[in-house]
Parts: sequence; structure tokens; C-alpha cells
Amino acid sequence: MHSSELLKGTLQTIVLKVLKDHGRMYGYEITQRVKELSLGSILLTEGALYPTLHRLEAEGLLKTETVMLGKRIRKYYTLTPEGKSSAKERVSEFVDFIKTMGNVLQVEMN
Amino acid sequence: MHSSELLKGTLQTIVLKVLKDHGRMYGYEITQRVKELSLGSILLTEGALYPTLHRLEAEGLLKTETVMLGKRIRKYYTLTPEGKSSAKERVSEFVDFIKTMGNVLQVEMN
DNA sequence: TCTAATACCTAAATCACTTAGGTAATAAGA
DNA sequence: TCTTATTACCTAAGTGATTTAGGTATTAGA
Repeated sequence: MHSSELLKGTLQTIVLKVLKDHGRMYGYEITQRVKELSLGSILLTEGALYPTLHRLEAEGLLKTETVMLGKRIRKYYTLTPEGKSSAKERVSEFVDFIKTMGNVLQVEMN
Repeated sequence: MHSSELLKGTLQTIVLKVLKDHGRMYGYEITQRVKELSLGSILLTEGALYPTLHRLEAEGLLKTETVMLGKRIRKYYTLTPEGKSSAKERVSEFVDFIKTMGNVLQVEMN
């Protein structure tokens, strides 16, 4: 049961931060890791994930490494230096956003 | 006005909760209140707000009262009982979402 | 053996929100 | 007093991230 509407706009932040914390990862692995970390509540769809990975790569935030496992292709993604600072920036943006929302909604979040 | 992308999906929650906390309000007043509470970082656009108010009303979460101030129209919105429970539900959904994001992004939010 | 899971991908459709208008009354300022 | 800013409502076309709905193919498990 994922928080559908609220999740919008967070995909890039999630991908960048998860890659920052776990290092080299491939697409499918990211979906599984996020599922784990969110206790099953965030299920990234591949239709959103892959285009996002490609976009982040095109923007120079990620670099790829294609590996063959037998006959199966696997594309590993790693943060570039710009990707790392972008990850940090996006997370702090998110934290700011949460603080602001805490004020607006008058809720304590801890 | 920073976190534009992150704000998506939060408009209904904001409107419902602000109305719950402040009682009877009109559209323009909501934009001003949210601006205040967010210290200027959340500026609701009227193009998003008014259709949202109309939708919430159509769904039975808000009821309206039109008042004439001299020659000027003002439409006050109040939560219906369903609106009140919906506000509570959406806020707790948001809090859950934040907790989940805290786990995924590995950040403490307090 | 055949289904589930792994693993990559694209593209049309969706829909909340932005952008860009519109009308009009009132307050403030030059 | 004229003009601009602010208040106050509204709609509709365009945008763009995400969903939905496909596609291909390998490997593990029942």
C-alpha cells in the first residue's frame, strides 16, 4: 500500500540517495532495495525508474557499467561527483520541505 | 518557493488541514495563510487552488457559503463531517509517508 | 513444464499542476 | 485624480512526471 500521490517528485531523490548509500547498483536492485527500506510500501515502477536512470545519466549525475552475467545483461549505475553533491542537495531540499509541511500541517514529525 | 516538484500531491492535504485548523475560510485567504505558515515558501497558485476547492466540494468534503461584501463576492468554505475525517486521514497518511521516506533516505526528521 | 522472478526497455495515456489568460472591486500612492 | 497593487473570483490549454501496458529474454523453483 504505497502513498501514491505523495510519492510524486521524490523518485530522483530516492534513486540518488539510495545509490549514494549503497554504491554501485543496477535498476532492478534499486527497486528491491527501496521496497525493503520502505517495508513494502514504496514499489517503484520500471516505467518510471528506467527513464529516470537514463535521464540522470544524460545529466551527468550517474555513470554506467554494463556487465554480462552469462547471457543476461546487467547495467550498473554509480554516482558521479556531481551526482553525489546532487544527492546531498536533494535530500536537504526534501528535509526542508518536510519541515515546512510540518509547520503548515501543524504536525510533529519524529 | 523552492520545492515545487515535491509539493505535488500535497495540495488537498494542505487545504483540508488548514481548513480544519482555522475553520471557515475563503480561497484567497487560504493562499495567504499557507504562505504565512510556510514562511513564504509555499505559494499556492489560484489555477491549482480553485479547481481543487471545487473538486473537494463536489466530493462532499467541503460546503460553501457565498457572502457579498458590498459588491464583492466571497465564497467561504467549511469542512463537512466527512471532510474532517478525510483531513485527519490525509495528515496521518502524510506522516506515514514521511516516516517511510525517512527510512529510505536514511535521514532523521525532527 | 510451466510459472515466478529476474532484468532490461519503450511509448501512449493520465492527471495534478503550471501558465496564462479573464473579470471586477477596493485600497494605496503619486 | 489617476494609476497601480491588491483583493477575489474563475477557466482552459499546455506541461511533464508517473502510470499503464505493453515488449524481449534469461534463470530459478515447484
